[in-house]
Amino acid sequence: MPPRSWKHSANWKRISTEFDLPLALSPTPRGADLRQAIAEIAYGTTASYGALARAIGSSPRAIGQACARNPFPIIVPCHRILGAGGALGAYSAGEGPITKSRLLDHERPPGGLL
DNA sequence: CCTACTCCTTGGC
DNA sequence: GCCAAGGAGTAGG
Repeated sequence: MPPRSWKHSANWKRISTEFDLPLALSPTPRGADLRQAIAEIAYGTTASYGALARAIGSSPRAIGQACARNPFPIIVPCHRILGAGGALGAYSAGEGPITKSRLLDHERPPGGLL
């Protein structure tokens, strides 16, 4: 957990793959579930829209919609969500799919065949 | 390859 | 407050 004051502790963690930030609640109820489900996706791994949809009892379209309208597209790892068959899909933040690809490549463990 | 289904968010009335 | 349209998908023909 982060210390009370971020200002005076740059050394809390050099590298953190988890966030527990007190983000403002999603404007939409489903959005909260979405973010929670997405947050379950571990660093370096990915999930498909369909899988997430099944996880929260929704539909792939809804996932995409909520993600696209996601207020925190980078905090919430929307980039770990791929389409069926590992298709890259789309991305609404940064440079779009390019950013998504970069993020995924960045998180991809070295030597791994993910 | 194109069509239909599904569900959520958003914008207009 | 309700109705209509759009969207980061998926399955079926």
